Amino acid sequence: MDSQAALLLRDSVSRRKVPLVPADPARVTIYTCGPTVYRYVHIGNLRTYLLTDLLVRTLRFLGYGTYTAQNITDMGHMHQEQLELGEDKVIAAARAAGRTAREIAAFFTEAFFRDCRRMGFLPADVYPRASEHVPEMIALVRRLEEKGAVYGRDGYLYFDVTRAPGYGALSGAALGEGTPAERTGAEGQRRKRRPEDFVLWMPAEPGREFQWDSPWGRGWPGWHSECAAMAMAHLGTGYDLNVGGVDLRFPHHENSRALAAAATGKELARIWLHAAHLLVDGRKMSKSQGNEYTLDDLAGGPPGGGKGYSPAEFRYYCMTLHYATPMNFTWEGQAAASRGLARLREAFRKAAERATAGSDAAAALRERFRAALSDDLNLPRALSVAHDAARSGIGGDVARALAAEWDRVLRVGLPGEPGAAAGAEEVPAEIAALARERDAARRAGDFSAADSLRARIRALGYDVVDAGGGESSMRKSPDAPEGTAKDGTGPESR
RNA sequence: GGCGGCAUAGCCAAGUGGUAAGGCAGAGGACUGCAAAUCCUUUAUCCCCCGGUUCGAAUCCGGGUGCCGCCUCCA
Repeated sequence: MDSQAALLLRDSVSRRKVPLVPADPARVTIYTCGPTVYRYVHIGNLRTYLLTDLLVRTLRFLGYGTYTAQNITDMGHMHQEQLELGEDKVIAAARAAGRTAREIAAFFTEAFFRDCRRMGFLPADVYPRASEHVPEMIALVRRLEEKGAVYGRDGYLYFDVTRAPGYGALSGAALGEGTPAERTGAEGQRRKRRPEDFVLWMPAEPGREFQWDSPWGRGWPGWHSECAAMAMAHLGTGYDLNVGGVDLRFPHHENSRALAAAATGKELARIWLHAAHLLVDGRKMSKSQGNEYTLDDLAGGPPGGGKGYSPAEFRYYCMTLHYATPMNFTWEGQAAASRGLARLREAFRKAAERATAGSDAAAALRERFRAALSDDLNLPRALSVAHDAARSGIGGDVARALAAEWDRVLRVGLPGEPGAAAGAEEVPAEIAALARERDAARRAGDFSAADSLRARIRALGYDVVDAGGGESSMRKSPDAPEGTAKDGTGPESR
């Protein structure tokens, strides 16, 4: 493994590409801001989590080891959310059925894990639950108290941001401008010394399910101290990478960073990565606009009807853009990406069937692919190398080896394993019989009979393809609903 | 108002000083009963506009214009 091949990443603090220099190459440490589990994750969330997956897979591809933590915020403000989203059917249904917030969190945590598996994400090494880290959060606040960075009364504790060295470096926020993050209402604002200060602990209102005893009374922790405490609990300070969506840059990441800096005098993370947002038809996703898509919505196809798309197809779509480029999801764009992926798979499948060839060319292709990944995870470039490779004349074992190797990062079902070629699945006997019948009719010159048989086969979700030499073969129709088996991207063990 | 980002062919999108990757769509050809698939060829003298720096800029600097995000929960 060429260890001089440094991975360049764009850091949000220095605002430039910097080489990753991990303290321990065998254990690159990564923290990702995970979901608040009161609803299904949408494709925008998944795009951000995909950044972590591509990062981990690239690191492993380059020969590094990884240790990853992704938090689960399972003690959110259910009451407030319910008010804001009043019509949330699942929460409403759960409450109507007498379910607790804890049960809701458990349900959506499982749903989140399932979506991660469907997307082909490698599981994190640890998934810290906020509700299980309150002692750590309290300890962090006490530590901050000792440093004199905390003030407040009546059960409310606030963090004094002037006690955080380098506050504002991440977001560019300057003290005295803008308005702060605050989980409490306007009354809370009056308790604070300056707008940027934020709450560390709050008293529990009547009926709040999640609440804990603390030195400051019974209550619950502020948002920013959750992540800071969980990250430090599992990765310490100065871990290698922190990943999240751009919207978290301020105030959440700025404030998490400030807490760690004030408490320990150290940087929370060495490199901060931010994934740009995914818009739908040029607009931010929102429940009220009905464009907050999930993987199930993708599987169902466009609202007006049409082909549905698999998680692998969405994954490929995401990889046609750099992670820091805002992505505008459209059904047309998804269709174009799907077609590109289908052709890429087909090209590799054909290459694998040819005689082995092109081992010299493969070396250069490998280098181009590796260089693309190493340059700030440039997946669009990596995909262009894959397309070039599939049509470069390589064949046989050489083609299979490249597909298998690259699919460890791409994970879109490139046919790399011998015998795992796409399209090799069993065709039901009934359909095979229809195909033979059609073939006979066709050879006899009875084309109208042949065409009607083809229509029947298509209605059953398969398609018959006549190859050049008069041979015909079967495959699942591209317009058939996406099955779980088709992609050859079954769930990774977790 | 403050902060951050983006403007590249019909569409999506790489490219951060050396003369425009790749994908989708389109066009021509091969193959085909038809169709699909596949294969080959082809598609930006030019990178939002105006200045500047440079032997040389899509790439750097200054000034515009437009779009988006964050500053309230947000991936």
